[in-house]
Amino acid sequence: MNYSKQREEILDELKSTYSHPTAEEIYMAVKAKDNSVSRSTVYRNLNQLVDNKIVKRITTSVGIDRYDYIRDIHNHVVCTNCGKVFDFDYRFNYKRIKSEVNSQIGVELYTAGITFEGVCSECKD
Amino acid sequence: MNYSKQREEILDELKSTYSHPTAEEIYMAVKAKDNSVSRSTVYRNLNQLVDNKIVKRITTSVGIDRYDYIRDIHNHVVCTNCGKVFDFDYRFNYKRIKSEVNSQIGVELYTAGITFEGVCSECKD
DNA sequence: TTCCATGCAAATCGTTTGCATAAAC
DNA sequence: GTTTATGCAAACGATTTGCATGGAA
Repeated sequence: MNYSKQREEILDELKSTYSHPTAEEIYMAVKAKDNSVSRSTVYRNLNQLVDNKIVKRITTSVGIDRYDYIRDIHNHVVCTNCGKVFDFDYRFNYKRIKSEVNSQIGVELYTAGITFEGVCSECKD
Repeated sequence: MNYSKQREEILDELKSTYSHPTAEEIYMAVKAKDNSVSRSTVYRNLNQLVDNKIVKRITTSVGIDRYDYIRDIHNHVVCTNCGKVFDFDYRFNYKRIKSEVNSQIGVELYTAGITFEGVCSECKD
């Protein structure tokens, strides 16, 4: 995978944070350093990074995708109210889950963690 | 929760299938029986049914939400290519996961199953 | 010079919303 | 009779795309 100047900037931004930023947040952060970058470049590169399993896309039911640089396998909890994403450690037997999914429905599981949904403490009434 | 004629039709449609239909598919099915129903009524009612935990929204990274009438707790696998949703049985210790999430990050987990992502056999190259 | 990435603006499309009417209780 | 839901059409907003230009090998 070749790296243009912009793709490096986008990936660097993702590597520098643990905050699961949205595409817009990444765009703003990159633009602060390289004012000429465009939104479509950010979206295009995010798609490629996700396709290449360098970055994980976290699709939230709030409607805005978030992105996470893949360092190690961990799980996510999405707040269905505000859309924030939290990290969550738990030892799932991924190997067994993968083989179960494969034998039950013939799907090749892609697993860089499991995503849960709930309501975070700030949004709890 | 009160039920208008249209809400009954929408819920009946969801109760009659195991195919995790999209809002558009539900709209078409209901329209076949009640030609005057509108798309916005379908969307509005789906939102209410989800808020009341009668129906589960399955948000897919393909961009179109799917809906599932909640009968019993089970898990889902979404094909990241075609967006289809498959059922998947596995005994997770939901109770323990819930209390772990709560103590680790203070989030009240809503769990009517876990959603995984992968590539289904039809989409595998 | 061939190929792929960029920036811009316009298009896409699933979903939401404002408003006047109609149904529900 | 008052509340709540409906249908329609217009608006929304995150993401994608077409196209001409620019950069890399």
